[in-house]
Amino acid sequence: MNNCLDCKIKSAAVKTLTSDELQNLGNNCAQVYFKKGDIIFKEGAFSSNIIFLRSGLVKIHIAGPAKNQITKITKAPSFLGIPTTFNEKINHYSATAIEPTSVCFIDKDIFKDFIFKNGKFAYEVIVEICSSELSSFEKCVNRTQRNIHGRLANALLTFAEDIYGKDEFEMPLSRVELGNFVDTSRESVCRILTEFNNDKLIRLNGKSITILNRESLEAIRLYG
DNA sequence: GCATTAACCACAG
DNA sequence: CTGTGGTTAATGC
Repeated sequence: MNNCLDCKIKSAAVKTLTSDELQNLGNNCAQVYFKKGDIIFKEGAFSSNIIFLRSGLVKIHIAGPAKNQITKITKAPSFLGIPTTFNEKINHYSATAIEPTSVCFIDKDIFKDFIFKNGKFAYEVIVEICSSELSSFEKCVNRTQRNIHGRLANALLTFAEDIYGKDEFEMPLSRVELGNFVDTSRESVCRILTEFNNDKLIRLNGKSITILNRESLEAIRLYG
């Protein structure tokens, strides 16, 4: 069993729990490590857990009519699978680690119990779901109204700013995955990436990307 | 019409 | 898996 009482990586929701509740949580969760590429849960499979992403990076993806699509990239700390576990018997999407990742599997019933009995806990869960829904609205607009250059520039800036917090990072996605993420073909991703590189907007070296000209990328994100 | 854009295909590292 | 070049269909001017 886990010792959740002394865990340093608590979600905002879990921070509201009492010692008794934390004890209870520890008795009903399990900590697991995943390597890059490991599937954390799979679309179509039976689901009975809420998953807390303690550290690492995860892609959420859905099998569409034509191909697999990456819906979002989720960084720690956050809950995975709330929409797919609550009131659903099977997962409606998959989650795969794209970096070494540590998660806690939490029994769905205990999670529900906290929601019923602890209003602050429920509130923090709602806050997280709200911000997630907002970002999915934004992604919807981005996808529809930006051209490919804009979408890719947006993705690169998102990785640099929101995910890694620095201008130099290793792109955890392959070109194909990047295409699935920004809704384009892998060829276009390759082309535009080398274009950005040639124009000195980024330095590209395989998977390693450095943002060189943030202003221009931001302009491209806005105007394509 | 003509130009542009981006997907699809094919082939080579 | 990546990078490129050629071709093609759709769209805008």
